[in-house]
Amino acid sequence: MKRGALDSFVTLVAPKKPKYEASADKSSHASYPFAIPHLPAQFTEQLGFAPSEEGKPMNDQLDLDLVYYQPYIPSSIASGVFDFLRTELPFYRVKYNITRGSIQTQVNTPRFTTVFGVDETSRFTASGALVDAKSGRPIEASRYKCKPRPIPQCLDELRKITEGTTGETFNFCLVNYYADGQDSISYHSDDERFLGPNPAIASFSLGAKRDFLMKHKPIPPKQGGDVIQEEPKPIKLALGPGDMVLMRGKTQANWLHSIPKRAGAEAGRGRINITFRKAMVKGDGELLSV
DNA sequence: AGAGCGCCATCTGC
DNA sequence: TGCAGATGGCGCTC
Repeated sequence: MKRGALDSFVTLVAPKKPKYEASADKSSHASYPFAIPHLPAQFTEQLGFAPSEEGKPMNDQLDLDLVYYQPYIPSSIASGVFDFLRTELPFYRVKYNITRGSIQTQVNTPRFTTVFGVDETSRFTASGALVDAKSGRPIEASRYKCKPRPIPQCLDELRKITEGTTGETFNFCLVNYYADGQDSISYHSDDERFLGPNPAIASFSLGAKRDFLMKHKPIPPKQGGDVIQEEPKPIKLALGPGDMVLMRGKTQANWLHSIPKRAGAEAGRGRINITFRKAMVKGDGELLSV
């Protein structure tokens, strides 16, 4: 076989993925299992052009208040940022025990997770110590079940840009990795005890396209009346790489969302979901989800 | 809250 | 239009 023919064959079958150039700088903290590289400079530069598309308001249904950026992260770097985060973030599978009757069962959540940030009552000093937000006094270790850890630089770059375009502020970052179509999260709302009323949550998608389903919470029948209020129609957003959905206002209080399992090859590439929120009071840490 | 299962409505390709 | 396999939603149980 001729040299040229082989080259073009290889190129066709295995196109070079946009690789990232690792930064020498890293975020380190006692609560990290290992240092997390800073966002490669090429990505930081390109984030300067975000959002790629203007956000589209979706507020034409009862209690719904979304802004959909399709995409937000420039498509030139979406794949590279996915590879970077999947490789460099300390993901783990949350496991917990439940008791049903007298039977103990271990539940493995069907997704990988990693969490950064701390609620408004606390903050990190420049040297990484956790202190009370008001007094500046050190926080006793017993205050938090899980040791809070600061948002690493690579995610903080995205957080700052997101704050700029949304006008919201965020102090907390939850990242989920759905490794394949079998990974999922069932219907839920984000915890308002932890986030306060009418919380704003910015949710980014990278990697495989996955369906994001939303449905209104059941409307309790009016007491004494026989009028059945009509439920808003369920929503399906096919979230692609770089997309961002801002959920705000009455959305959390009144809508549920999920990422259902999916058959087929597309989901098999894996999807990363980054969410920024503002945590108002200390939370349990493991209750949170997308 | 998740997995596995059965049931069934919908979609898609022929 | 009809059919069959694939897909996905939902309810149930553990």
